Amino acid sequence: MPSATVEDYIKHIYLITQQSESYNAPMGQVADAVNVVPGTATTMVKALSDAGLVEYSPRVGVQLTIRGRKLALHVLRRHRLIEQFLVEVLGYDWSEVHDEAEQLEHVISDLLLERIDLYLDHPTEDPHGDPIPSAEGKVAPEQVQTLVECSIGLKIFVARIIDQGAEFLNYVSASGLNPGVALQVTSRSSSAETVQIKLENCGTSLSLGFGAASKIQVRC
Amino acid sequence: MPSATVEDYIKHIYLITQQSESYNAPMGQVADAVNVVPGTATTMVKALSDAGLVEYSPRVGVQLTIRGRKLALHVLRRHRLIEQFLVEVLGYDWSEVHDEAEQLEHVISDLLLERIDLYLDHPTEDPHGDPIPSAEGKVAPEQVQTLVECSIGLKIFVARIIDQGAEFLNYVSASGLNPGVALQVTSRSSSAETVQIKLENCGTSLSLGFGAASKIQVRC
DNA sequence: TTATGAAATTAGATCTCTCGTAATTTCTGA
DNA sequence: TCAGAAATTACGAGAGATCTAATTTCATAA
Repeated sequence: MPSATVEDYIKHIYLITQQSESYNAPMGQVADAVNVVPGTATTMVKALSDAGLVEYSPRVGVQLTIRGRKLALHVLRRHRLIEQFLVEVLGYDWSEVHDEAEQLEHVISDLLLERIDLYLDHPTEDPHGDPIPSAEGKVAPEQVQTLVECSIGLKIFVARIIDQGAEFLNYVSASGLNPGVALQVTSRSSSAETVQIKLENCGTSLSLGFGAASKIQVRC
Repeated sequence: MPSATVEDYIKHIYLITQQSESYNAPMGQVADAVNVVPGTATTMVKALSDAGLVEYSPRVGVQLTIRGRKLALHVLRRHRLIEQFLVEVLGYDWSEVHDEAEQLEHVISDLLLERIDLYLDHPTEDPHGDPIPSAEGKVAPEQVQTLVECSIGLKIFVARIIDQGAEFLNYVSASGLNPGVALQVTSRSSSAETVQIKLENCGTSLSLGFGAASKIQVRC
């Protein structure tokens, strides 16, 4: 059974992979993601390669093998189902579930996982709007854009928040930008690098820098 | 933060301590409980002593310090609340929750613990009938006897099953001796070392050896 | 083309935990 | 008093992760 550390590496490699279209995770990003020095990441990734979980190309990066991908999706399934459960059942705020899930995802048995899945009636998204992989390792493909790219004036919905840092999540949560919330981009200035948005229900207007805006994904 | 191993040692020392009236846990029992060789237990207990969790008297045994006892009760609270939650909410059978709780008890945050407590409306007993310590570290004192000692003919209730081994739990569960079930001891033979009991609701009669009977605690 | 700096890799070491083996000591009860 | 059981010591091992620091590789700007 993979250690929590291994699961974390694999999970982050998957997540990085998802963002770049090349299915390749550069070593630098891996090291950053798991919060270790580059040398450590190299060592570890080699071990993962020996274990058959990744394919490692020196100076290029890592890709997950079939087995690695399967593991990543399993970890992600655990993480996201747990988050959803904590919010739905135990009244967690969606911005505070991440750390708890981070721990539990490495401990929960398959039995418990499926009981939770059943209890929640097979949800397809977690509280952040991230898709929950199925037990068979399928993920619903999603078509989302960030606030930086999407059309102006269109009615859109918050799909997910990419940055899972507590500070950012708190800000986003306090601003009412919770997943599922309807809004529209009223204007965008590429020279000032800001995006103006207006929330549908409460009518609040906000201004976000491109940095922050690119971390908020939306769908139509 | 104590490691899972440390928590296990402390928990078992507490449990052993509870059974013998002298508040002392002999090293041999400790080693058995955590499933290590005697020498290992000695080493570990010394470390626990350095950490201020136990008081260690060579060739006599260990006692918990105030801090140790507090930790033990905290672990037990986690364990038992988790068990109760799994049974009450997620439909686990009471005989199959132990292993899952064994893992989770070392990972769950205080926040989650209290949310679970709230959700269950502050239960005082877990599915095995074991008392759940309060958040402040108080345990409800219970007066229980085993099937070997209690009066004959009296209406009694299963309070708890001491042996947490899967096999015994399965047998007990299959026989309908779940905690809370009403029954009476119809007769007892000390020469044959057996106890005859009759279940209240279904009327079933059973015969148990003293060994098994002493592992089933009851209350009036 | 070549030098330079960034990024990645290597080599080597460390550190924490936990456990086991095997020899030795201590205690208890016949 | 002495044998045997129980506990303790001394030592070593090794899994798992990580770091430091030196070195290599590669892309790119001069």
